[in-house]
Amino acid sequence: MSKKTYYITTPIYYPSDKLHIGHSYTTVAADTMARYKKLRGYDVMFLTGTDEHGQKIEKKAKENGTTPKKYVDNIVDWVKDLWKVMDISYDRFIRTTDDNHIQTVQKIFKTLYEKGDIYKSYYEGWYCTPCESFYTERQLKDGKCPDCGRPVEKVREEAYFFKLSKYQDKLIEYIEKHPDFIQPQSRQNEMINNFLKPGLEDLCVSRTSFDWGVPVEFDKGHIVYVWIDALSNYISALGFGSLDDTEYQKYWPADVHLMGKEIVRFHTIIWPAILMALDLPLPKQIFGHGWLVIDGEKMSKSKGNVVDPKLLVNRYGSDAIRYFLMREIAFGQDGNFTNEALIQRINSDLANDLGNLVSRTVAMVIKYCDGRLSNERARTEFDEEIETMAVETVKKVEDAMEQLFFSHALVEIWHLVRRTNKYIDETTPWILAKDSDSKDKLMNVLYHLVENLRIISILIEPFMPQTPSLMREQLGITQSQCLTWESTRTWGCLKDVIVQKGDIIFPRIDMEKELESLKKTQNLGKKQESDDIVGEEDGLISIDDFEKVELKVGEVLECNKVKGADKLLVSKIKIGNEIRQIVSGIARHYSPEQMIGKKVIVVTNLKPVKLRGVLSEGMILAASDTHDHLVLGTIDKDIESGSSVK
RNA sequence: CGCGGGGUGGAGCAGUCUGGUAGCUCGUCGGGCUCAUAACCCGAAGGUCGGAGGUUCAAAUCCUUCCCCCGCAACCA
Repeated sequence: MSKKTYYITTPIYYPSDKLHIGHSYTTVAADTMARYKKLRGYDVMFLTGTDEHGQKIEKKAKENGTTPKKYVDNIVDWVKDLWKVMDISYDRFIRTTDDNHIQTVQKIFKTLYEKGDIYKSYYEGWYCTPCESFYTERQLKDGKCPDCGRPVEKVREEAYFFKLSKYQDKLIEYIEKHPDFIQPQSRQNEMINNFLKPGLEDLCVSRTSFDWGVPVEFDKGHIVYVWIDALSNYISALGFGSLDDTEYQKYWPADVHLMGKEIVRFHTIIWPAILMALDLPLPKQIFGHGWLVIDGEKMSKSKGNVVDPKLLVNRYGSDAIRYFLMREIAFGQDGNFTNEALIQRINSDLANDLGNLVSRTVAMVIKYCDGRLSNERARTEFDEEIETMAVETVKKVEDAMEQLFFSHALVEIWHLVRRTNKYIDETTPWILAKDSDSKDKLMNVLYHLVENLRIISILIEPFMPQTPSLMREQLGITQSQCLTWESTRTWGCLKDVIVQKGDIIFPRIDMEKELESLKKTQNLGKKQESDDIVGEEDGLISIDDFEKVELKVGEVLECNKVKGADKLLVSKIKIGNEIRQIVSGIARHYSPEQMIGKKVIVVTNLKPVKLRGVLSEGMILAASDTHDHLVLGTIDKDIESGSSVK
């Protein structure tokens, strides 16, 4: 009998730059699931890769004075290294520059053309010459280039189109008949209401404006555009359309395509439509998870708040990062990523609860019975509860995993960890150890600890690939039949145990020091609360009240608009030998360029706040009247920055 | 009225589909223990589940309406 198969994918990432923690998030989730299914005995195919074509990469390569291929080769090496350090156990890594992928794409394109689902027409859009970029009507900002703000010109080029509109009704019908197809449910509503019901337009699937891509076989000069090129990776990676398509036959349709919510649309509309046009089965599920939000705001390069996963892995180890990502955020929803939360999780869940449980267990076995548990065991009144709980936890984890509720699974496992810690307090082994009459009870208690830890080590394996073996080494768990998922169902699998003291698995982290040093390396603002100051009374203050306000001269070094806020500017201000970031509501009166180099008066002891999500560590003084005039408060003659103002 | 997500004790979140004692982690306060990584265990305080209506024996959960925050609007997970 052949094993049941499980095919899971991440999107193929665009290697125009290094990847960030968000990419890691998707990939860790997929890896966790893949590992889980492997552990459950499935024949798993876990695919990830890179989407390497397109204008942006062509441009980036040019800027770097290299060829697109060399450029992406370089990034792809970096990406593969990232997955290595994060213990991503992908079975295949597809690159859209792979020969077999290119051939498959050409074949698919041609097939669709021959079937009449792709036809030649004209693409109309807007072109920004300095940026060398095309934009659609909707992308334009006030009719101008969204990137540089300069005027754009209308262009018309020959292009191939895919008859997306033809599949509209079939798609709606399919989605409605398969309620599990799009997960979570909320995304399904969005797709239907927002895109399918209003009507689909045919999709432009070729370009002539750049060369870096898969050429249309029968019409040189046309390059296959991203949709068909990138999406078909899910089947080209399995050899679809090649001489040997046994893997395609074996694994397709995919069990789940995993991705961030922003590309759910392409996977639930365009990709299924392409598959329908090819008469191929659709993937069983598209799961769109939420985003990692950094200190409350969306991660993006322009905000400069992208988190580098390698840095984190170097500092804390991949298991800790993987644990955090899977535990902290409810899969499917957006979740906050903060350094505090990360360290908090590491300290309380990994160090205090799990790591410490291992430590104290090992220490007791060594101290009370020379590291060896005998088989003479007498039960206690507390045993049954934790035995039952361990076995029940397995079931709960399985349920959660089936729904990709990773955080729920971990919550259940940690309930068991905590319960096991509690068991120690209930049974008080240190007291049992004092009386030789209770030796058998002691053995039994210690055995319960080791056995529960054995089960825990198996349950966490999909999430944390390294920790289980560290635990088992110390606990002396070697029997392979006690390391399978099935072995968690029967409590008491373990026979002989010889423990040995090892290194601390998860050392505690000093939160304050760590944040300080992280801040330096990551350049991330600390999370601050924004409390409103309650003002009151008759308006008169004493000299003491005035003394509370610390005013200093500062020099504006850098100044930028705050994205998404039309009144705010964010400035880097030098005050003495300190540099602070301050947000001010002066954007309608001063341009960032005007601000640079100005000496201004700054309130330096204001409680930091976040304005529009941007940290502001002070306030720039300005005068304003009731007619919407505003001028900066400044100094009469030049004086050193950092001078105090009274 | 573009679309979607969110608003639950001090913080972060689960629970909402399938109404029925408001749950988890952290923090705070008090206590216990000494095997352990100043860790672990117990107890307590703290919420009119954004506001207002409605349905129901019963609403965080269903319906109506309003307010606030965030994201998206043809490829940055």
